[in-house]
Amino acid sequence: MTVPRVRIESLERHVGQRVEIAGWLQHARSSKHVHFLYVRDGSGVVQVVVAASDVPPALFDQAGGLPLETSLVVRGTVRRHPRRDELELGLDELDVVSRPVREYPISPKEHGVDFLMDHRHLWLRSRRQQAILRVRAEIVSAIREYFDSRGFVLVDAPILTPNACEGTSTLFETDYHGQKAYLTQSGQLYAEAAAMAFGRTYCFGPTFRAEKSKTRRHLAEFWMVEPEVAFMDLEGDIALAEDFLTNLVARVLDRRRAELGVLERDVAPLERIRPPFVRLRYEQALEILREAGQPVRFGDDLGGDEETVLSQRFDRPVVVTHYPMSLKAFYFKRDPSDPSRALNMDVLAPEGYGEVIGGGQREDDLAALEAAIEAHRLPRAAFEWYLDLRRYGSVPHAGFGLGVERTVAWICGLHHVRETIPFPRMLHRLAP
RNA sequence: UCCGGGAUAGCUCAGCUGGUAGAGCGGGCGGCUGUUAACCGCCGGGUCGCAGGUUCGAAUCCUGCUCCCGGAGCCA
Repeated sequence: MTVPRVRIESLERHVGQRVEIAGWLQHARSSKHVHFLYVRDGSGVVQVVVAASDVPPALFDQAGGLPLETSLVVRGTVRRHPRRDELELGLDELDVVSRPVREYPISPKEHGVDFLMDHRHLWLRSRRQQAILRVRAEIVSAIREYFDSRGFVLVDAPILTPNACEGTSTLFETDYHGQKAYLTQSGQLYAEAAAMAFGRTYCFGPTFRAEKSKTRRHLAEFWMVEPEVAFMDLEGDIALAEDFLTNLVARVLDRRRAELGVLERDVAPLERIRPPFVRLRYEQALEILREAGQPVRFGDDLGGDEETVLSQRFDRPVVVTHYPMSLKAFYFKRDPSDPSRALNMDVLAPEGYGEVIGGGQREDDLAALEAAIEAHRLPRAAFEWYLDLRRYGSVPHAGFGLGVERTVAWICGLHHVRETIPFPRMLHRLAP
């Protein structure tokens, strides 16, 4: 007799029926006459009850002697828990698929971060990590849908590049058939080329930074989505960022509320996310920081502490604009009304999370861009192709980059970005 | 690279001013209960990060090294 294979998330449709569940033994409790097995199948966890009075003695003993993370197929009848508002399975048949060869390393008790990261490949099985990665998957899906449904064409940038895109960050160097090559730190310059072909584009992929950063907001390998739009100015860029970010948050609230519940994320601050965001010019941001007791001077960049102070001050994201040109990369367009300022914007997520978006309007004037490359002492030859974009039909254009892991950390309410990516790459971690 | 903290049982940790190691959890065995990170009893389990030094004697004090954690800088 065949029994329908059912995922735990859809058990509600099978109450009273006999079904089959395939999964892993997550936890177990035993007594003389009854075993409680907690079976996880990736869609949820269900309590499987094995009663001595209902099954043959051999099956009862087998069910009580299974180690954690045994993979198994169970069959039985779906019924309501006698005391709790949940479903359970009354087992009548059990197939062990594979029994662990030794004790499962992750016990239901406490573990340190380093131990868990060493066992990241197993840690992913835990309820909390599953919740985080489901939110991440939802955000990635929402990003693609947002741009795909608004006429943006996905044009991915290369990961191996011949030179430093911006000339600022430290890059990972690799050997490319005898030639030096670098792992990309940003797809932006390539996205600009794509924008001149398609008008609205975005690239979405991994990026790499070799700086020896060891903070809760840094990874050596992280994912970034970078929209780039022709005939768009800074104002349009900010409006796009506002609408985009609002959309992402709403999507997670709509579809991943249960996961946010697992993470004990207070959703009230997320429900307040809607345009318009708070706008601050660089000097206004400095003023607020000084009032808050931060010793910042004109010309200072805003570091982690400063971002935290600013983003804790408002209940909506903060957009900081018009930084001094000296702080920004060569490709930013200067503000025509004050050429010492860049037409740039950073979006700081609230609740102390800080920068999740950085972008702005690009320099579209050939002579100005040539001068900027020279002023930054960048190798001109490597940028000839980029200069071509200004030689042939240059137009005002703008874009930004959103860091996926920081966004996931913020929306999930996490303290550290390392849990927001399946297998983090950090200063002291290349494995598993 | 800088500042701070750390490395003791499978895991999380205790071990004060030197006298050759303990607890909880996990595991094994037994008991008990429609159990909820269940509970009770018993059991095994350690080159105290590495290398030197001081001392009758070092997990403990000193020096060097390695590795890790938190933060800074840099940035998404």
